[in-house]
Amino acid sequence: MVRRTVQSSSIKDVAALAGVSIATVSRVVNGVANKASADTIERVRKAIATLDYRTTSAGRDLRQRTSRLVAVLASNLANPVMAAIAASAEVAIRGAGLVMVLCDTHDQPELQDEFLREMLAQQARAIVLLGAVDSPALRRLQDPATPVVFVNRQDPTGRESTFIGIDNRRAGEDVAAWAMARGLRKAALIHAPITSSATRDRVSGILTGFAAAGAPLPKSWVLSPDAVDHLNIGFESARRLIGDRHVPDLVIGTSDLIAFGAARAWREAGPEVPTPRMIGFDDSPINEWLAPELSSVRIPYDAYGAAIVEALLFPKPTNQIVLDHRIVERPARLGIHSAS
Amino acid sequence: MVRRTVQSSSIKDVAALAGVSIATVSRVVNGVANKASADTIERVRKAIATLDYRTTSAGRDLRQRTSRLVAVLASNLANPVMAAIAASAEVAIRGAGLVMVLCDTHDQPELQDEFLREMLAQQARAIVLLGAVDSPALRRLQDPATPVVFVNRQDPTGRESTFIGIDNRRAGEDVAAWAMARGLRKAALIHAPITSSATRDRVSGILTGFAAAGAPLPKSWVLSPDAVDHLNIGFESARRLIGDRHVPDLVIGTSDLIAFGAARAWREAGPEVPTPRMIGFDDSPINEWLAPELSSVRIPYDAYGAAIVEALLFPKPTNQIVLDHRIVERPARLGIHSAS
DNA sequence: TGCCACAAGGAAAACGTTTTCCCTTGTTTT
DNA sequence: AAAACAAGGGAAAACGTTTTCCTTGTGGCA
Repeated sequence: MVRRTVQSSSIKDVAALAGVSIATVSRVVNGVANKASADTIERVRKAIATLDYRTTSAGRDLRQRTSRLVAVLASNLANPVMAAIAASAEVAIRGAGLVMVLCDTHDQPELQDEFLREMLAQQARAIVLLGAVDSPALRRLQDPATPVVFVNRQDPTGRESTFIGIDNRRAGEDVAAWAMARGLRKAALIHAPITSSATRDRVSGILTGFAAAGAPLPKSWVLSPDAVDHLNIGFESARRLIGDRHVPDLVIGTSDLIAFGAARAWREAGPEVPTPRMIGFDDSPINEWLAPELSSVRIPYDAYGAAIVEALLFPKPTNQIVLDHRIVERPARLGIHSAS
Repeated sequence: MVRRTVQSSSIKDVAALAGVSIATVSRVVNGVANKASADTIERVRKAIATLDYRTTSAGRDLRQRTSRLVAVLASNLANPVMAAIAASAEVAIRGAGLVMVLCDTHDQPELQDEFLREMLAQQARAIVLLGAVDSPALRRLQDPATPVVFVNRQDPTGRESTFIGIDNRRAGEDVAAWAMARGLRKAALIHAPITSSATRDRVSGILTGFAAAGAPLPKSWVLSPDAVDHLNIGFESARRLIGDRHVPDLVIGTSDLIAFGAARAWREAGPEVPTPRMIGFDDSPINEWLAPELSSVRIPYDAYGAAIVEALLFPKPTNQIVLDHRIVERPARLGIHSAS
């Protein structure tokens, strides 16, 4: 076996160097009041600096029966918006003196369960589900000592859990209103499988909104094919729409990825096939750079981190944090719908 | 304080239920041979299942003086390629029975140091630097007990460390050869600040390659403006190129993000300004969907995870794992360079 | 003077593991 | 028949903290 030559220093070393007990060192480190004189604090501080001491988490965790780990279980890290939210969460979690552990569940219940169990064994301080899916371990999870926060999608087990996200139904209605205001009355909708509250609410809001405006979507223009991912859902749906006799003047995707996929289909169909306007959800950070013709419902991903930490540190019985969304409009391509 | 009502079970409970000592339970859990009869193993297994027992990491970590955490320090998670590599690493790390902790250093030495110190305190099993930057704590890091792997960028402290990535210099030369083969002899280069080995080698390979082919890049066409990020480096550089009297027939970005930014500048310049062909590095997973005109040097991000774990579990003295790259060619936009 | 409150700090227990010694009981080898 | 060995398993130490007691000294106050 490898012999450890560089042994990082422990609280004992600090205590010895400062000439105090380990209890005092611990108290100085943790800022316990009225337990050490200014002089002692100074000596301990110096010893810590000299030895480059840092509290070993295993010891602390064992004694306190909790760790500084916050588990973030994301449903799909390949989605730039998920990555952006994760990045935002990481900054906020770190700001609270905690450490983020990131996992990708790939929307699979088994993987989510495996992670949940592992994080419970790690005595994670809290669990953040960034797009949860229903699963056995999630249902068993009811220990009040480890707070759970659901982001984007509501708790799929139906319990009243803490939630952070936008009002998806309203966002759907807003898309309909936005379309009406622009005279886009012949809309097609491409959506992901309705397994999450987010998709369900978005679809519901969109359909309701268009119907209420007297422009209900035809059944054949509401598409949700089975496909490996959102990109391909969008791509395959668009291929069907392109083959259709009638042409929509707006294509709505319930995620930007779906819209990306649809855009590709029209691009590959060539310039002789007119491209409809498109709108997606999330407004991925790259849209601004790479998708100049895709409008999108922007979710404030930068604000998620703070909201998550807020919800974790100050848990409330029924906590529904609704963040604001807004539609970011990007123009249609010149020369197709507009006159140049 | 909150009273913990649901106390997860410990090894003692399992031992009691199975009628054995905790030592035996531990040995069964860890599969120590010749230390328990088949019958005993069976009883312990059953007790574990009944109590839904899982080893508490804090106890194990304390005793073994190491944790199951692998720290991955990424320089910029907003880059889809980083996210893809992180996702790949996560799968591989989990496959090795370890847990990934992901941090975003934003290329800042202070943040990297903070993370390094925190991860050392967590007794991380290993540290993966996904784009390292030089920093004091990194230089102090020489404990052979925690392996360090440098991904994409070589160890900036100049030591001979384990490295995983492509041969960037060769990739640069390949780009030059590719351009020559297509008659693209008037190339401009936009690159990030030369703070990493990756950028340095790419730039060096490109310049050498073009010079060797008798088509050296003019000084004014090698751009590297100060900007907040790669996207803006590309954007600002392209603005300058657009203002120039001469027009390059190829623009090379040392990252896809740079190319994205440049593409935006030409797009916003309008159709009357001819857009040059472009090539970037990394071949972000979204290119296929969103950047149909951007060629790119593809790095095999899916292969990184396995390589990282391999390097961590079987450390070798001088370990340079060179992965293969290849140029993914995407066509020029119809009607601009080609006849339609 | 006596009493109390409080600051300062030490000793020791406890947290949940793993692992090193031990011991016992067969079984095989000499 | 003795010696050697293997299998099976328990007792207890050790890992690095935090925190509960406990002790001591000192100043304030009746």
